[in-house]
Amino acid sequence: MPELPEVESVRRLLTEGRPSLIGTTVDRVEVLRDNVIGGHLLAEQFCQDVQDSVFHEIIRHGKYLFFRLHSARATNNLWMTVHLRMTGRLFLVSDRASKTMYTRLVVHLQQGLALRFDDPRAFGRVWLVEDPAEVIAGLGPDALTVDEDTFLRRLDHHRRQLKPLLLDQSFVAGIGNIYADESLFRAGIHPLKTVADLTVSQRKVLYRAVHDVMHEAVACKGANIDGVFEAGCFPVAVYGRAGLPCRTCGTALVKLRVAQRGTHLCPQCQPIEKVKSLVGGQV
DNA sequence: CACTCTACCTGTGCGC
DNA sequence: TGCGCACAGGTAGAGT
Repeated sequence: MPELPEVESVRRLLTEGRPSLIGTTVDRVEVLRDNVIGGHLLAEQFCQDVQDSVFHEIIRHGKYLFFRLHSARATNNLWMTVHLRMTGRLFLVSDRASKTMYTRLVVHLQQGLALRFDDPRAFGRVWLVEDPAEVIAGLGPDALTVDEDTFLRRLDHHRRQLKPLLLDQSFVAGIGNIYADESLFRAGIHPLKTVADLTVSQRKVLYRAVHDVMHEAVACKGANIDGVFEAGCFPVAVYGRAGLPCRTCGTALVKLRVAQRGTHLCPQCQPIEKVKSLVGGQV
C-alpha cells in the first residue's frame, strides 16, 4: 500500500537513480490492460500523445506522481499522472526485461530502457493532464511539507473523528491507513477522538507526530511491514500488530474498525477517557 | 457538511 | 486437500 513515503521513494529512485528516467525519450507505449489508462482517454490516444516525448522531471503531491513530458511536436508540456493505489509499482528496467502477468503498461524508451507499471490488483491508474494543478486543486497540502500553522488552521475547519480526517486527501494529502495509525500512536491520541476533543497543545502534538512520522518514513524509503514491502525500513509501531505488545508500554495492541477501516492502537498509550463524543460500547 | 455504502480488483488466509 | 468466502485498501460517486 504505497502512501506518501513509498511514492516519494519511487520518485527519487526514478529521478536520481542510475539510470535515471530524466532525459529519456519515449519510443512507444504498450498498454497491456486497457483500464490502466484513467480519465476519459482511450489507450490508443494515450500511446499516441506520449510517443516521442522526453521526460523532464517528476513531481509528487500526496500519493500522486506527475511526469513532465515535452514533445518535439507540441509546444506545451504534457504531464503523465500516476496513482499506484494499493499494489501498483513502477520500475525503470532494461527494455529486454521480461514482463510479468501483472505488467499493465510499458513505456519503451529509446535508450534501451523501459518504464514499467506492474499492478496485481489493477487499481492503479495512469492518465494525462495539461497541468498538475488540475489534480492538486482537489487535494490538501502535502503531508511531508505542510507547516504547523497551515495544519492547525485547517484542523479548525473540522469537527470530525481524527482517523477519517487524516485519511481525507482533501484535508492533507499523502496519509493512508498505515501512517494515519502510526501518526496517532506517535501523538498518543485515540483515533476515535474528534478535533473538538483536542486541546491546542494536543493539536500541536498531532502535527508534530504527522511531520516526524512522514520525514522518518521517507528517510527509511517507506515502511517495513512483515515482508509486505521489500524496500522500506520504517518500523511500524502499531499497524498490523494487533495482539502484539506495544513497544512503549507492553500492553497488547488492539484493532478496531473506524470509518470502515482497520485501525490499530495501543489502549494504554492512546487513552479514550473523557471523550464525550463517543457512543457507548465502541471500545 | 459529515457520514456511509458500493464499486473497482485479486491474492491471502481462514473455516469447514 | 480443496473449496468458498471474507478481507485488505485508496478513491470516486451515489446516497442518507
